[in-house]
Amino acid sequence: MKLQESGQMYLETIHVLTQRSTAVRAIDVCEYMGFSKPSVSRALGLLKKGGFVSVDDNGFLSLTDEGKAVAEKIYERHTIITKILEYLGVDKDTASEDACKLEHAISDKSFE
Amino acid sequence: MKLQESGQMYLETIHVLTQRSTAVRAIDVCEYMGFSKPSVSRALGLLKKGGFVSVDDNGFLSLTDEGKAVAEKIYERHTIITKILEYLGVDKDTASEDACKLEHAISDKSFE
DNA sequence: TTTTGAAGTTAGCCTCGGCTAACCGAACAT
DNA sequence: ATGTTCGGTTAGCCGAGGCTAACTTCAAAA
Repeated sequence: MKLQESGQMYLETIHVLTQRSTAVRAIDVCEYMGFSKPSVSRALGLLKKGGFVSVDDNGFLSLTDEGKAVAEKIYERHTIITKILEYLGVDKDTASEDACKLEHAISDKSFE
Repeated sequence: MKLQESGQMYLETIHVLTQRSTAVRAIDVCEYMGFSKPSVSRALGLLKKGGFVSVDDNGFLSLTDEGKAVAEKIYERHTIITKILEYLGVDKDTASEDACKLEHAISDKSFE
């Protein structure tokens, strides 16, 4: 199963939320991303089927090893690109916003 | 009419092709971008309706002032981002490929 | 016990932007 | 005069990824 940009965003979000609180539910993802419950429900269903996310009996989300690998990779790109842009004089908000788009577009080679 | 990323790509392509030959037709855009005739036909129709492109009686394409402004802006981003990546040690092909995606994602502020 | 509210799912709609199949019209060749 | 070929358009399909409306479930409150 090939991940689209949106799938990467969901994984990154779960990763971030997991660092902030012990239990992450679908509804938390909704609030964080600003998407509706059905949108998140479907997306999580696909990620679950793809083996990136697992859900326990209480509806708590966790990333599989594969999911975690993707999320960490994207998150690393995000923080580093943000720092680079800030270093170049871009304000914090714009830097983070742009990083969010660039993190998906840049190839492994260029990121190095 | 708000331009999507794909619209920007079409404008950039017409801009590039215009610099290479005197007359650019829809079919040339098809070949350059690797899209089918109907896809290009519809996209050009939208760009025409949006006032970015005009077509003369012979089917030759040209950019309006507004279209040219967009195309040149994107093209400038493309060439500069490519150069930056190459300067950083990325090979030419990857640099150009990545620039193609980054050019749409980056904000005006960060580009500065 | 009954009701209410929160979380999640199902069904189905919409836009974007590709695609194929099939058609139209003009130009050129036989 | 009759193909054939080339450029373009029309009609309609498909996947991705948002959305709303409406349901289910379950737990906590009245």
